[in-house]
Amino acid sequence: MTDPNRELAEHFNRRLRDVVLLLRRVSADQPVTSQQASVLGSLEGGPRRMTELADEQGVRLPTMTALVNRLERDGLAARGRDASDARVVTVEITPAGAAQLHATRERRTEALAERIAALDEEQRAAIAAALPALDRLFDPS
Amino acid sequence: MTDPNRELAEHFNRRLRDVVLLLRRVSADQPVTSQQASVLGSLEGGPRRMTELADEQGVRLPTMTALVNRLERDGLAARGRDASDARVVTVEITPAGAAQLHATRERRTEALAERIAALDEEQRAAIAAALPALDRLFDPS
DNA sequence: TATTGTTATACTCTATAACTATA
DNA sequence: TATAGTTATAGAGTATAACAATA
Repeated sequence: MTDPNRELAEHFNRRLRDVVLLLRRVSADQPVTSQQASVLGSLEGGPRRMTELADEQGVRLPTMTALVNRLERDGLAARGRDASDARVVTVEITPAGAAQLHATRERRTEALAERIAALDEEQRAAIAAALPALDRLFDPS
Repeated sequence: MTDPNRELAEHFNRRLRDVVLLLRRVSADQPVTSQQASVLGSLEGGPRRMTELADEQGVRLPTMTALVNRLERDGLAARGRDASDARVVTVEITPAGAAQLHATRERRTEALAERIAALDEEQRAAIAAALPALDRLFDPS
């Protein structure tokens, strides 16, 4: 007897591959990489420490150092210092970074909306109905 | 008035970010990168030409040359020649490559199945009901 | 001439190991 | 000693430009 959860997982897994390929095509000509856009997304809610950023992005600290170096070089983010602990480096998004994040997000949303518009009403409703479950399924915790 | 397709797209877009981060965490300790696994997936149905592989993966030809070089070096794929056109290079998966693909896929499916099992029945049903729509939404064409 | 693929080169993303500075 | 971060180094993934071989 087959585990229905497993079958669901297998089907979903196959679909995820197409999602990744689609996102790559959509983001190919953007001036920031998808990783840079993701870090900018983490900075959207306010300044973050290097350690927090690395944890959120699932990368090591030296990787985040390099990522923030490039964001800073390109004027998209800026380093700061924590008043209460001299070891801590904070990072915040610049206006240029926020503008770029918005543009990148807009581009991806456009591409998705276009594809959603090509579905029939029933399919759109099915996706809308599944979103709360997807929120929980991919909740980072 | 807000476009409902756009709102759906925005919501979905936010969720995709979490998906990407989850996949990274799950694949972090695998012996092949997610890109290598994706190329192996393209080879699963039989030999492919370099050009086909590059198109399917959304990368340029020189990038695919490098990817296949590494797969060949690691014994996961093998180059061949086309009988009717001497310019064409074919690539096929090796038994070791197929085994690795299976292991990587298994790992990701496990992680997904675990999370799906943590949902309630209603949420699982909502995701199952949305899968045909997702198939069409992300159909690469 | 056009197509198929590789080589040369450079940049981003990533990790581990070693280091500095502060707590 | 432990924590926060950077530097050094190496390898994967990516692109463009230039090249070789074949059609």
